[in-house]
Amino acid sequence: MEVYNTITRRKQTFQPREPGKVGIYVCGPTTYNYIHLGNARPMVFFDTVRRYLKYKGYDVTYVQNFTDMDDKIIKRAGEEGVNPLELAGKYISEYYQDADNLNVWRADKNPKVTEHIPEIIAMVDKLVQNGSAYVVDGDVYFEVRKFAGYGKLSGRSLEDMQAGARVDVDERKRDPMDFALWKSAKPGEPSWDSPWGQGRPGWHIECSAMSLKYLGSNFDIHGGGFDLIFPHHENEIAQSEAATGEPFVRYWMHNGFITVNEEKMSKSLGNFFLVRDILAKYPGELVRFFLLSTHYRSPLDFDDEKLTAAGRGLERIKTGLRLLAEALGKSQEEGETGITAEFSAVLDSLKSSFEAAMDDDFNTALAIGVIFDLIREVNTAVQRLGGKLSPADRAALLKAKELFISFNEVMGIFKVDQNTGEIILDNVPEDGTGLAEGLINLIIEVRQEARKKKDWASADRIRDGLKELGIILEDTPQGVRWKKQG
RNA sequence: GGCGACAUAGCCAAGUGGCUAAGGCAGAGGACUGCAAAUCCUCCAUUCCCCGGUUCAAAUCCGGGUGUCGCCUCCA
Repeated sequence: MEVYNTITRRKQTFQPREPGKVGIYVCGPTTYNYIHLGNARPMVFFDTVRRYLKYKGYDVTYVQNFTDMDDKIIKRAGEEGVNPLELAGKYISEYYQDADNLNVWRADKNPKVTEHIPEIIAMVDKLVQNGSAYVVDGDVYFEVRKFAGYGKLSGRSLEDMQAGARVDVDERKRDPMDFALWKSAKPGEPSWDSPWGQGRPGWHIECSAMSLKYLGSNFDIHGGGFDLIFPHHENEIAQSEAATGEPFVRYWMHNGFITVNEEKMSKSLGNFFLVRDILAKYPGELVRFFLLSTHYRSPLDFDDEKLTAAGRGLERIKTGLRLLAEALGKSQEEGETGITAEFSAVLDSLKSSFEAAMDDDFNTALAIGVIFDLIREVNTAVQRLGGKLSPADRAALLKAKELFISFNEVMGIFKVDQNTGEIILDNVPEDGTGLAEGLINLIIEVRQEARKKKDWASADRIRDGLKELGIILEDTPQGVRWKKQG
């Protein structure tokens, strides 16, 4: 398996620290609001990485933090007149709701800054003790000049950065690029006791302290958005390696940005989308499918038309699965098999193609292409079946179904019933009583009687009327099939 | 100013030296159908932003140009 490593700028063969085990740390959101679309890409992508590693048989430990204490949270809490911790807590639970809708599996650990203050203080203290950091008026700064490798992730030298530095020069810092490990508290801000007085952690230190706590030095994969390469991850490397004296991370992975109308999403441009708002209009599975349909390192432009086009593609997959389920529901008859002998071999080659795609730096776009190939094979096979299903046909279709389920276990583009392992196609209106389903079946019966009498006007009127209500009818040689739209 | 990414059909998007440039959406024709829908089949880039170069061979490598985007400041 090949993984593109940001720090070496090339694909490398993936070799975990310990055979068979993988530790992943992904930088999670700062919980001062509902998550936005830009948060969703790393969530979905790294969830897919995790799922694929599990598919490959690795024992994966997946850690994603919540930044539940920082300037933005304090500011927002002040505006709303609530306690910052309460605000963060609220948006953490809202995060889970969105993540669940995107079929993002729960992390093994979701460490929070506020629950790791002792670890953070210990790490800062270590850096002060070993001369990597210095204390000024209750603030603690990391001294970048003391870390020889500073800039190795982002590929820039300190000299380059000085030239273009736009940061305010704080005269107390020994170098403009020195960054805060610990910030002294201003009046009224949340703070904790420390050897340097009341204060709170700087932004970068939390991820170092928490990833090292749960995964140890030299852990396998550290992920996040491109924008985190500098300064966040650069600083993480500096402070972590200065503290432990060991390599911090084996593979750095960064996802590309989401743009809207070809521009970076930002509040000032008015093209800022919250996941919550998108999920009100589109299913989470579609958003996930859309996010995975482009390679993770490429930029991805979002708009309604693109999402709608993706939705038609996803619908095609769903239709294939419905046809497959329907075919498997047929009673078995002896006789000649309708499915060709090569079918099973084709399935095997699709499985190989899927794995080859994912092995090549998690090429989800290519893997989705394989899923479409599988669906076409299934549709063709089902069509050849006619009305019959021999035991051999059944075995062949079951193999196709199992293959799809295993692909979906990686991609997560359909919800799965936790008890049965079946894909949930969700095409039947649910009202809890079965009334809707019963009424629809009754109407269809009436329409069938009209069709027998060649009363096409009535039949078409019923079909059109149901369509307006979101029920799609399809007449087939084997009878009428219906589904909920979308 | 410094650093970097990208440019493939109407749209989205794989592909980084060599068979017919994946796949999806849209579109055209055909099979099926009372008509639709769904599905299947066929077609839809002699060509990969432009100009040079390397090579037996380049969308893929090199140089130059043009364009778009991003990071350098909180940001996924």
